[in-house]
Amino acid sequence: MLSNTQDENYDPRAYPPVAVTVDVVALTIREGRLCVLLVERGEPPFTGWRALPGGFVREETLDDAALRELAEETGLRPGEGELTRVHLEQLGSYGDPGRDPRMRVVSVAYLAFAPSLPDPRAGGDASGAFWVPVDEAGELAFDHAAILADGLERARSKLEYTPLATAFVAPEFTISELRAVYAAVWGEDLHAGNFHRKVLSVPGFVESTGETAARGGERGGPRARLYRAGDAELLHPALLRPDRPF
Amino acid sequence: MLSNTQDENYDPRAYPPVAVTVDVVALTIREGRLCVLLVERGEPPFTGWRALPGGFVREETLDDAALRELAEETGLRPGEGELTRVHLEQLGSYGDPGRDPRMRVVSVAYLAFAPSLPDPRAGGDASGAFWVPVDEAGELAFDHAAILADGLERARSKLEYTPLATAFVAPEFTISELRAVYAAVWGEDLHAGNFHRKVLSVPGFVESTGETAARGGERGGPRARLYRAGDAELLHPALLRPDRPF
DNA sequence: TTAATAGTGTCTTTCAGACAATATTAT
DNA sequence: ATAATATTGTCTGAAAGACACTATTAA
Repeated sequence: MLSNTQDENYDPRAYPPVAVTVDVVALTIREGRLCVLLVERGEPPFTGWRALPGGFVREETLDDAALRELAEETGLRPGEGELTRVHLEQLGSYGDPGRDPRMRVVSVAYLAFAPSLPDPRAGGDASGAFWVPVDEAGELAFDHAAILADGLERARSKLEYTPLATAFVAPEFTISELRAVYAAVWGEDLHAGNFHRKVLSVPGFVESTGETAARGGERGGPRARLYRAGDAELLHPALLRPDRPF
Repeated sequence: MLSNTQDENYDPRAYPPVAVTVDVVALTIREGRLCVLLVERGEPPFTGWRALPGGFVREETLDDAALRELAEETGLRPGEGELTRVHLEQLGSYGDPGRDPRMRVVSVAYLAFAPSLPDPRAGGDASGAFWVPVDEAGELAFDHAAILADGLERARSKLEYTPLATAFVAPEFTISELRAVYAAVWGEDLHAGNFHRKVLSVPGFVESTGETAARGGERGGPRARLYRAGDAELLHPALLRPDRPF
């Protein structure tokens, strides 16, 4: 059996060529629905299919590659404007032989949480990207449906123990807006009163601005207080999803 | 700005060559201490340094590559004997330019939880692998110290909400042995009485064998009951670490 | 006999969730 | 006026953690 020490002797170039790409599961909330950024492929394989935005890694870190791909597809510039508020984290790598019929491709998937971004089509650039409600994503090219499913589960889980829900809303927000994020991502409504008290009771989750929303809700109600994201990186105690089957 | 759709037109072979490796953070518990499997490098770069076991990916899935590397270094065969009880999960990918001075290398790191395995040296194979207590790992080649740190944090976190601690002990175990796993991984003792009641109260964490250990503890005490791993995949409620600073 | 360990009982505090009540605002 | 919403209050049950106690066994 070949030991690792000997294995390292091999010239890497002697191995079959491998390509490394990044694919991004970019999530946002539009009109109360959780949406993912997709592109329509114009080239084989999977011509005409929808796919996650992504591309080959260049002379850059993997994180930078993901941010670059996201910027290209949204038409925004990395590090500018709304994109500075995007949260990016690595989701996992997908490298089954045959997942790309052209050659061996290992894809490093990223998960992005974004506040409501402008429609990519509006940018004037002929980008083929668009936001689609996650439950209408349908079949995707390559193994992207599995990557999307993993990203959704990660997002749902992260809302439980991190304050990342604040990445989906404007810099100043009401508790109700925050609750709408949880409802959209988890796919179920939460009790308004208990949610309110819970959010305020977790240290560092939100901090008051002292201000009040300009007007009440669409269909009535008092004007809500405004909050900013706090400085906590973890929610303690966590905000667990309502009972799932165990 | 180049859109993704056009980007896909490029011939992948036109990009600078990239190699893909797997590196494994294999953890076990020996004599009450959490240990990691390391190798001593015999080739440049980092000749003589300790490193995580790993190697280039072949015509196989990433998971299979990790299992193969682990089998090679431990001298065991994948899918046989104790290795069948090893839990393997993907940890993340590391691909900063320059992390390997030879060329661009993207490494997919895996985390392995193993019951106490035989010493690799005892296998007769001239493997350079050995178990080292994690707090004595010291400096490692490449960015492996960072990978190890990420693996340790993942392991500590996973003990909270999954029954993976059972992967570190024999198929039949006592509650005290399970508590020793938590103590070794978390680095702090747990209250015996509360831990005992907690483990038994979580549905599906452990199930009784009806048997009793052959003898009591080393320094006295009654003979403990024996348990098997249950069928739960998640612990609910979770077994959280004692208060950390928030 | 002595000390260590397994397992159980009890109490306090915290927290999740159900439910109710009140005040404020759009229509 | 009416209905919807924000916010707070109260209650119940689950669960964590501190502490104490008994029974059993190795040395």
